[in-house]
Amino acid sequence: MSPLDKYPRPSVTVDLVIFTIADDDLKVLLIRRGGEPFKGCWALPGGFVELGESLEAAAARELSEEAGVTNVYLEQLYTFGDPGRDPRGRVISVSYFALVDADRQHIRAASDAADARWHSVFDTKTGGKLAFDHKRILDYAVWRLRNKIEWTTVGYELLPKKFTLSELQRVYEIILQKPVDKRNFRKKVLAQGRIRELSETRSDVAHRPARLYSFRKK
Amino acid sequence: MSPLDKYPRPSVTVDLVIFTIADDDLKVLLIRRGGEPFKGCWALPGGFVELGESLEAAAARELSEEAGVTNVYLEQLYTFGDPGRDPRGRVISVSYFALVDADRQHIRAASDAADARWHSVFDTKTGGKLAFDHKRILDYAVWRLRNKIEWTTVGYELLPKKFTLSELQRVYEIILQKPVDKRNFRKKVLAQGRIRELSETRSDVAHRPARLYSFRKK
DNA sequence: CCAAAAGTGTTATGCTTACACCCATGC
DNA sequence: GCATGGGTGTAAGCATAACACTTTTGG
Repeated sequence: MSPLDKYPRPSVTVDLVIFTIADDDLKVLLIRRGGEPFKGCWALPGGFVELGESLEAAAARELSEEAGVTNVYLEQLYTFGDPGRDPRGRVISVSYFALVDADRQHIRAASDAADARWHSVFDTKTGGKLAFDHKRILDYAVWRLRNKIEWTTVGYELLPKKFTLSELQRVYEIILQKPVDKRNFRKKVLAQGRIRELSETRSDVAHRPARLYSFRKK
Repeated sequence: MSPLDKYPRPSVTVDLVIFTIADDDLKVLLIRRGGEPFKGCWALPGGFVELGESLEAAAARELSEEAGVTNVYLEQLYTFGDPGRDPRGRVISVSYFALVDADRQHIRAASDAADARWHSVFDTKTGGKLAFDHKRILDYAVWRLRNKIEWTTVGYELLPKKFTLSELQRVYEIILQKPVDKRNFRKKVLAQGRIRELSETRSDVAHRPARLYSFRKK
């Protein structure tokens, strides 16, 4: 008898914290639960890991099913497994966080007609009554995003292919929830050498048109 | 029928990367496997998560059973769950890393008479034939330790309660595998304000005795 | 007095911060 | 010509990095 049969097996799910920037705010995709437990509550999208499917593949599948997006930034966050976190039984959740850029966020609601909506992360009402321990997962994801944006280029993943430096700066301000100095920001970003200046500008505005840039993946 | 019953359940284990400093080297605790698969190979200590036990509690239990230590630094690392990582079936491993200080490392071998030994992390032979995907887990743990030591105080967890600044510096040099400037190091460490100068010194040495310090947890 | 590690300051360099005005466009 | 956001440089402060000699002990 294999030891695999000697031990009780928990259920394993992946839960996703899917961020995007919209309406000048950091949003997270939540789904209203149709059944018990936590019926009617908002929850992070997620689902069971299938046999023969890697954890990352399960996360990507949920991302596609629930948010209708593929090929976005996706990173494992943390694994939550306290007994009692799901009243139905032992469920271990491997959480991921994803960043959806402005180009693709409209493809959402590809979801199975469920009530899926973007919620402001900073709206205290959002966190108030999330299902399970999803508030904790969300808080951790925000913390990680805030740290990571300071020393990596994940911030670019939230923008469309072509963007202005002001738009990029705004992403930082929204996530960090504090103003950023324009000149220092531009200096730092350009010095990094990870964006290419395009010849185009964002026209049709009632002021000087801004230069467009694109991100070069490494 | 609950959805928990509709989906196949994988086995879930915790695997531990237990570091210590000994013989002027960074060591990891490995256990020689007595049974198949990977019989005779070295592997990270670990075991199945029990029902009603949190992941962290499972890790702490394994730490106690396999290394004979309690109450040491313990942090979740990453969850590995590729199908095929265990030939016996679907096994998802939540990995943790632990830091055992020099005071307590001798309590090891409390293990069930199994062949448990400290191996040099930098010895290429160590990684060569680890069981499962444990090489990958170990590599990731080393990467994390190296990063974390630069901006946190985890380094102190590897030292006895009382230590000299030279000993602390040596921990950094061993982990980073590069020399550290003595004066700058002392300046930085003292400026952090996380260690207390003791009145004692490390005597009985054939040179000027070094002042002892202790770490103040926050 | 010799060997061996402990302990100690100063200067140069680069990075981060603070800060204010002119520019290009649409209306 | 006015309102609106786009775009630009410089100086100060701060943290990091480089570097060599004196001190204290045991033998």
